Amino acid sequence: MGLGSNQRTSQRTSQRPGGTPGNGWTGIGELADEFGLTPRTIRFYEDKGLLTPARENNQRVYSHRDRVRLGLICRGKRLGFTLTEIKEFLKLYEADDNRIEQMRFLLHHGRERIAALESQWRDVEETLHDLRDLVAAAEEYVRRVTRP
Amino acid sequence: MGLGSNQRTSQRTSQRPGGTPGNGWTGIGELADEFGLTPRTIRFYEDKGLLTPARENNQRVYSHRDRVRLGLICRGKRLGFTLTEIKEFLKLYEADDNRIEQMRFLLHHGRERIAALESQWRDVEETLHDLRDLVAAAEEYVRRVTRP
DNA sequence: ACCCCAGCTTACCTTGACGTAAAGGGAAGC
DNA sequence: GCTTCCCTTTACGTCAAGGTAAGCTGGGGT
Ligand SMILES: [Zn+2]
Ligand SMILES: [Zn+2]
Ligand SMILES: [Zn+2]
Ligand SMILES: [Zn+2]
Repeated sequence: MGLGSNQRTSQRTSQRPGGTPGNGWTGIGELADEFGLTPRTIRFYEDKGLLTPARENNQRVYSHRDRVRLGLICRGKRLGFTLTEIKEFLKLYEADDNRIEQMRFLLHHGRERIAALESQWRDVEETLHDLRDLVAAAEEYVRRVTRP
Repeated sequence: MGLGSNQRTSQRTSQRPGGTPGNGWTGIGELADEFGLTPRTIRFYEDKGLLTPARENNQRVYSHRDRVRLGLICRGKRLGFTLTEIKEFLKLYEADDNRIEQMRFLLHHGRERIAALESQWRDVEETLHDLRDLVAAAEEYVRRVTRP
């Protein structure tokens, strides 16, 4: 729905996807390059149930939809969500009519994450302060000792 | 040198250290309480070579020196150093005449750490921004949908 | 005598996100 | 026909900082 049904009855005889882009699907290597990931990572996401690409001759074949999902995964990771959380989010993303649930989920875990980050922010601030003091003291010491 | 030689010929017949404080040494439980750690953690630090307490009747006995070291460990951890780095630092701390080396080490890794924290700071800032935008949008969406 | 508590050692488990190796298959290019 | 490249699967290893469990010891109190 809205993403277009996968019209790829593949005139391609080739085993290796990835050579001819623009068909709406992709091989794992190409996808990895595109997102700056390793193929291993993408397989790992599949293991964890975040992706379910089709197979063609036992090779993974990624549709446009899969690529969108991978984009969401990457964004989730950039925002510091765990793969488990991302998986739940994607589950909601499955059905288009679950937008509200999706948004609620986003709200809940987003706020959660914001709180954690704000706490982390304060931690980093304090640690930086202490560390700067410490390094300044060390600088002072070294200066005093090396130039008597 | 400078920390006082361990004058604890122990009139105590007791096997269990920790009962009588003020002798300059301590049992593991007492020490754990004092620093807010578990005994397991302290043994772990010993495993990693950060502490080398004496034994008395097969029980760990912590001198004043050990307690100082543990204090340094905790501070290092608060500042986000890894145990390996802390261990190196403590190695320099061993010899009193290595103060300068110690300070240089502190300078080097301190600056390293500061740079990492500053980067982390920016990351957190950006993530917070994006996340707030995202949550705001979700709020907006939910508002629009639930109140038609 | 018995139980409880604290400590000891050794060894495996945990969490997250992959890396690495092994062993093989199919296709493309020379 | 050979090499090279990419792909597949399964399985085990990694890192940090401990947690948890098992099985033993030894003292104190009742
Ligand atoms: Zn959450
Ligand atoms: Zn200050
Ligand atoms: Zn360092
Ligand atoms: Zn913005």
